[in-house]
Amino acid sequence: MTDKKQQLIQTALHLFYTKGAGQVGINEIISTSGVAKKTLYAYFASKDDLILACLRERHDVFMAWLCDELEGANDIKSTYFQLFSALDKWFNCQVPSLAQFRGCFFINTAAEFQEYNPDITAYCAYHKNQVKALLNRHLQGGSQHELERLFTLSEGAIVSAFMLKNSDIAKSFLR
Amino acid sequence: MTDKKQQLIQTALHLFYTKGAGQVGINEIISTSGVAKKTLYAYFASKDDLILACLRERHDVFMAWLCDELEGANDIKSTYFQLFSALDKWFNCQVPSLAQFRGCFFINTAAEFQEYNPDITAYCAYHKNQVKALLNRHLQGGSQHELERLFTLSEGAIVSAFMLKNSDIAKSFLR
DNA sequence: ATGTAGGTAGACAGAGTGGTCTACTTAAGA
DNA sequence: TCTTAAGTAGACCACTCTGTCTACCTACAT
Repeated sequence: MTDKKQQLIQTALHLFYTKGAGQVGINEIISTSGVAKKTLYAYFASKDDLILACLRERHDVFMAWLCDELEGANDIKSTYFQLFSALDKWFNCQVPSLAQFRGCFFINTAAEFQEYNPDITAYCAYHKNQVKALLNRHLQGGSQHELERLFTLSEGAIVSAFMLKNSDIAKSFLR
Repeated sequence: MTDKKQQLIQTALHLFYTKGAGQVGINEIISTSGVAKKTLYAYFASKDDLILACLRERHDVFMAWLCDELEGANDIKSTYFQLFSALDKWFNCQVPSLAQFRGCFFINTAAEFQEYNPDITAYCAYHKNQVKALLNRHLQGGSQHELERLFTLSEGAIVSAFMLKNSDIAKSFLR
């Protein structure tokens, strides 16, 4: 992975996440990153291709963080507690690696692209399934119902925190 | 409210909801509705103004439907049951007035516009607060915690149903 | 009969888009 | 020293977008 390629992904991810992928043009990514347009198109076939790379990057960072936060959780109670403690930190911008909280990058991006680019929405769905699978691994022997409930509640918390600018919503599930 | 104005709102709402507001141009709304561009700009100051009118229209329709579905619910149990029964119908496209399920129009639109137009995101937040207030009226004397939980779970269900194309998710909360 | 309100059709301006291409620069290895 | 790879700057193309404007067309009330 070249220096310039990573530089582009980092810059683009930051801009896409904070403004929405549709609101950010190639030229803005160019000028912000200080990388030439030709170089961008040497590494990425198209803007959509760059968006996909950003989704993958975000997925890796997010999963690494969440894995870490859930470490040691091995039943419904501890998983529930550690999950919402983690979300609370995220919502309150105490996780540098996730950048300033702007909702879920995957939900936001999927909402923007809908049917327009199936690869993008498919990757967003993949991400959510991976999160769900991770939770499942911690709910050792828990019921499918418990998993569904925990996952759905966390999705709702992310959306609510973003839309209602209620960064303390995760706290209300910690008691 | 003129005939043409309503016609524009209905057409635009349909296109915005199914494709995403950013993916739909004025010209598409014009040609689909059969109304002249000049007429559109006689009723709406801008595209954003039209989007706001669509959000208001959707809000009215959605709230009328939800009010109806929750009628008679007067405690946590009945509200919970009636809410997820309603969501299940919505997800499975059994509610003609809400059109084919495409996630929450307000979440999707807020995700697209983020900080770009504060009026739009503010209206999306307003909608969610109205839904929350409606739920609260049915949880007579219920705790704040119960309300938060119910609302958050329903938000999560809407997002999951859309992203994971899992239209039966609401059913898993009905047992 | 004529003026007016409300409409249509569509050309047009101005800005912005993604993406391509040429010409130039730099650094390193043979 | 010469070649090659990687990068820069930015002009440029073809296209799309919102929004404006002119010219024309009814229907109807005075």
